[in-house]
Amino acid sequence: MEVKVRYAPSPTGLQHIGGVRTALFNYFFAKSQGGKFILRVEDTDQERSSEEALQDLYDTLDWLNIKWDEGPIVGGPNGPYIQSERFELYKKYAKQLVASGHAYYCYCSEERLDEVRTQQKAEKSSQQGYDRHCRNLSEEERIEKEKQGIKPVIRLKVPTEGKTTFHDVLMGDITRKNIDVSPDPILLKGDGFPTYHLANVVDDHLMGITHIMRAQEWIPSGPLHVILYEAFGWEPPLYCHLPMVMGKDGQKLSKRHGSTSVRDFKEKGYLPEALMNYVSLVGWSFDGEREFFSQEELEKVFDITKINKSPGVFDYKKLDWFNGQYIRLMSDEDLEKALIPYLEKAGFIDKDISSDKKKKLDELVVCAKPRLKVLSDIVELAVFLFTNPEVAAPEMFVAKKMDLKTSYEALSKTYEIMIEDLNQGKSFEDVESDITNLATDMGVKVNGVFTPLRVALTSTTVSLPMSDTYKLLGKEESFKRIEKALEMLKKEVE
RNA sequence: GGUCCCUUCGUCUAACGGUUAGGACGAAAGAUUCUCAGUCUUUAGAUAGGGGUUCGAUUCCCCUAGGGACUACCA
Repeated sequence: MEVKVRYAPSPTGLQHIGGVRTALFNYFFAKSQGGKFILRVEDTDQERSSEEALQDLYDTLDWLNIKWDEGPIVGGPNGPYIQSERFELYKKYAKQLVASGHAYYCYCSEERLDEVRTQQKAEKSSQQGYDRHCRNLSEEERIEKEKQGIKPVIRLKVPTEGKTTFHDVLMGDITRKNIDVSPDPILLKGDGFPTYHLANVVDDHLMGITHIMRAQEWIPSGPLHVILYEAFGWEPPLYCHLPMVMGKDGQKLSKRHGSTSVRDFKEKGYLPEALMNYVSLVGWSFDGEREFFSQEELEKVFDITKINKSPGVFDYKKLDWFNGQYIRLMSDEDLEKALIPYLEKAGFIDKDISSDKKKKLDELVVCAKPRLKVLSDIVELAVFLFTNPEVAAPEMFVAKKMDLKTSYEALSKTYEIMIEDLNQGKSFEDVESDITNLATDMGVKVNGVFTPLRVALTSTTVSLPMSDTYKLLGKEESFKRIEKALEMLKKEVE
């Protein structure tokens, strides 16, 4: 039997890490089994679904290079794949269940439902949820309600006795007493749209889904879905509930913990390959040793039985590390291309880059490559090159065990050395060793002479190595900055 | 409150019932005769607790504790 799985998000917000992890696991499982991966849009909540969220779903999967075999845009034999376009279908199936005695019309107002709920809560009743008020309405009562013009919902008649078991690939059998299953949940809402329960069962069946891989938060409704399958007389698919993705505090990952939307990660400059690789490792591992996998490899090597049962914390630091590794693997050309949008956004470069600037850029990329965790790091690293900010305070020139006077002295002597050496046609490497000697001569730490130079050239205490900085800036600009710095220091010393 | 699920270093995880309990991130230390990174080397760091079963439990069973999810005309 061909494996057929689906990712079925509801477009009610930006795609987040948890969702994408589910998508990835489904996708990898399908690929590894030579099966099909289906995308289905569950937009049955008309209030919360949005066009923007739908677009974000497409953008996200596109960015990650996840292609679906059937679904919106590409179509397929079981379409449409957007639930709002299947509107009539659910109505038909809901009514079928009413006709077969597995479901019933309910006329309860939301107000009454609220009342029931608050009362149950107040009494700490063991019975929480709908009180099945309309379950046994007589035909006369029903007609009376209809006459009043109340638009009913359709509820599933959940058995009040017995128990229901479903099988989970990872968890084994999970059994729940029927009395503990959600009491008669709504299948078809007042607006004629189905709830998740009805829509997903109907569609999974119609679309021939063989395995349902979804987050563990769905475990409690597993038995409910099986009851639905049985009511229809259908065979339920295999379940595989994926461990949750948590934040550092052990709670379900949310915005509190940092970025969670894939769009955010993209904008900060995470590479899709890195994100995919890392995300595939939360809740799954290959052998505990190997961690680097390309998409193609994951499509081959992914093994559903190696998925973990316990929830995993999303480690932003490890993602950073992965991303840095992937950046270092990029060619200089590719990296430069990836970096340009960030430099443009910062206002450092324009759309058309002069050949002069292009050369600078080429150099910059080489220097920056080992230092980047995310692409947007380039801005801070390059700010000295494209702007010339004021030094915030003269004290910045002063390294440990130095003072303003010695720092001034160090910088002016450094400047003299630079002028002389460079006039003699020496390389900057030679200049560096002479500066190092200067430190010895002055009886100070090497850092004591490099710090004033660093601050003079970059206005910051953290920067690229001085040789790179000098080469990037060029002789003229470098000298200009040193002179400016000397002026500032001189005032302080006098 | 009720139901269900989970439990190996701080984090992600590996370990046919037999290993000095392994790896990675993070942390700490050192090296790379300039900062920050990067790279390399090293160190610390875990089987939640208690009972069984067994010659032998991280591994199987039970209890306790802790954590989580669900409990909508949201998915």
